[in-house]
Amino acid sequence: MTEMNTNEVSEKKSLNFIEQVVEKDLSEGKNGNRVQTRFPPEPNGYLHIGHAKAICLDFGIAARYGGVCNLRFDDTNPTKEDMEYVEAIKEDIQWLGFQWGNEYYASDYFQQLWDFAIQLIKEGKAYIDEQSAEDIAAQKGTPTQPGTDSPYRNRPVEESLALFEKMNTGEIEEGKMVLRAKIDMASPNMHFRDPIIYRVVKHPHHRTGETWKAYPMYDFAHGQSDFFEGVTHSLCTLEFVPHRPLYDLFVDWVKNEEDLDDNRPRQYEFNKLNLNYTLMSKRNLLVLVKEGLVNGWDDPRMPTLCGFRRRGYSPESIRNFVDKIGYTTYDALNDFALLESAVRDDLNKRSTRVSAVIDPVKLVITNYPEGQVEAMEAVNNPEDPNSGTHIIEFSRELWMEREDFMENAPKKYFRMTPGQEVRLKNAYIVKCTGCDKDENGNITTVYAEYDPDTKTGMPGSSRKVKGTLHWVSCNHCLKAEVRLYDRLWKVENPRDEMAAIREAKNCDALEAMKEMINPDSLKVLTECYVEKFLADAKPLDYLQFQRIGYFNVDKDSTPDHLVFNRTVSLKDNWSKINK
RNA sequence: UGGACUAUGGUGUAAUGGUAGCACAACAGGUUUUGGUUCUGUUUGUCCAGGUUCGAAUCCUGGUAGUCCAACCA
Repeated sequence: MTEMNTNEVSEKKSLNFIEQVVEKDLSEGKNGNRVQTRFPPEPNGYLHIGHAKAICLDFGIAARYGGVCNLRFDDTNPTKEDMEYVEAIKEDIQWLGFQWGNEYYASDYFQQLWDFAIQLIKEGKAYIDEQSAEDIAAQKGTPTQPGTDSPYRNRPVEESLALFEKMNTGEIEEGKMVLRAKIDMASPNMHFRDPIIYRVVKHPHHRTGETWKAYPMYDFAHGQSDFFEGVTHSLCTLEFVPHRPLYDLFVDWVKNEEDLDDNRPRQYEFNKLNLNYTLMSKRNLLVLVKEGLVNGWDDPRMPTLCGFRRRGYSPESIRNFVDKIGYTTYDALNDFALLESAVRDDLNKRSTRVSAVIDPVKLVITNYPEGQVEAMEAVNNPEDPNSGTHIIEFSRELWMEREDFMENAPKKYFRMTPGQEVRLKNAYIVKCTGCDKDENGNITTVYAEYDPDTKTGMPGSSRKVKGTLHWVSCNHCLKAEVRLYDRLWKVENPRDEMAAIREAKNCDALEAMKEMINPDSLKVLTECYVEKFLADAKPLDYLQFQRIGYFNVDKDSTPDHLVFNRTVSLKDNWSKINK
């Protein structure tokens, strides 16, 4: 067995079932003690967090066992694919923290696959069927009833050969004929009922252009591609379990007789990621984007990797989440709270603490000299002793959060209320003296007096005070826009709910989605104030707005118009008590 | 009147015939210049019925429930 990172192995208490398979294969010397995996996306959309689960496995297995993981684009359907997606997928994989060995394309094998198809025709294992899609479907039978043979099933080899050539020259229209593998129309496995392995597509391919008119189907491309590349463990999700016998059959047919039986790729299936309050399928995400229900693939409410990135999730937090949910063969529905706990856990360690007031009300320190300014020292990250400090200015007029003041407060309210002392973080202990209100009773200004002996660092500051509030100085802050995100869907299981709505109302996906969407999923606050220290913040800087949540700079942000996204709120025990 | 797969606290996941453990969530408390973090404690579980065994979450049989399969998608 190859050497591996023993640290990593000893830290982890148990192996998942894929790792157990790999270790067993290695111990038996299969595939020449080699481990090779692949991540095989179709470039027809952006990667989402479900793909992250597959990526972590494909790359993780290779890394753990000293093998390689290649990137292979499964680009056998030119109508849906685009180079835009190819580039985006590569960027997202690297952002997640992985690097592939080789970059492959299923389209690299079109010639080999074509030659192999011709070989099958010559061996009597494939034939051209000229029936309509409807007829072929009807003859397929149902899961409980066997299919019936196509009238073309036993046509002469020469005929099929000639027609197959025509399928690729453009002489044959789409849908007029297909190449089928001759297997078993009565098989209990529907995929064995003479599966279509080639069809005509007259749409230019994003890499091969107009070279081909006949394209292989997934089942005829995937296993063979794995075999051509030397993949040892072909990992995919559970819905491909019924394809496995076909995968094995085509690999059997394509591999050389003299190859040892264990020198071949094997497919293993794990459970894909389901997250509550999240719609994962690319098809539906595409509808959201195309219909403008969200602002693009990287809308921070999207479950895409670029969406999470823009939202402020770190790649580490996503990897940790994936590690926590594990790999099994049970179709689980994971709790979004676990993802949030993973991102909080990571951002707590790395984020820079800053002050920002997102729902401001003015606070005047009546006994603080007008015109005086003090530079207060603020710790960048209490979790990281090496993170240093930065300066925040204090003065007579400050902004504080509206919810941090109550004129008539309940007993457990530790914030600003007349007669009660609170600490202004990094500054002084102040005692609230009152407030001004407008004609509607809305608070316009809060008043307080400070105790000059309680400045942070002075002996007087050690006095016990229940509440500590954040603030920014009115004359030393920056105006900002803050975008607060909530879950995109109102319902816990949007996939099932959508199916139910569509059936009940006989409507399309878009209409069902509109019914399930959370109208409060985006709240834009335009009158926010942040400390000056944030003037130079950039996207992907991890920030904590103290007492509020984790934030980052949006890509829309400019020096004149700062925009921040809330990644996730801080845990909030007060709101629970408050209920 | 098909086939394949699956079933462990609220959620996810370990235990590979030998003490049902961990994480998240929830709850209670200590610490805290973030009602954050952290620390301590608590509640909650082997789908059902048989069988094999000294011993079953694990093996067998039969139920029940769920997922997937009838695209010229991947």
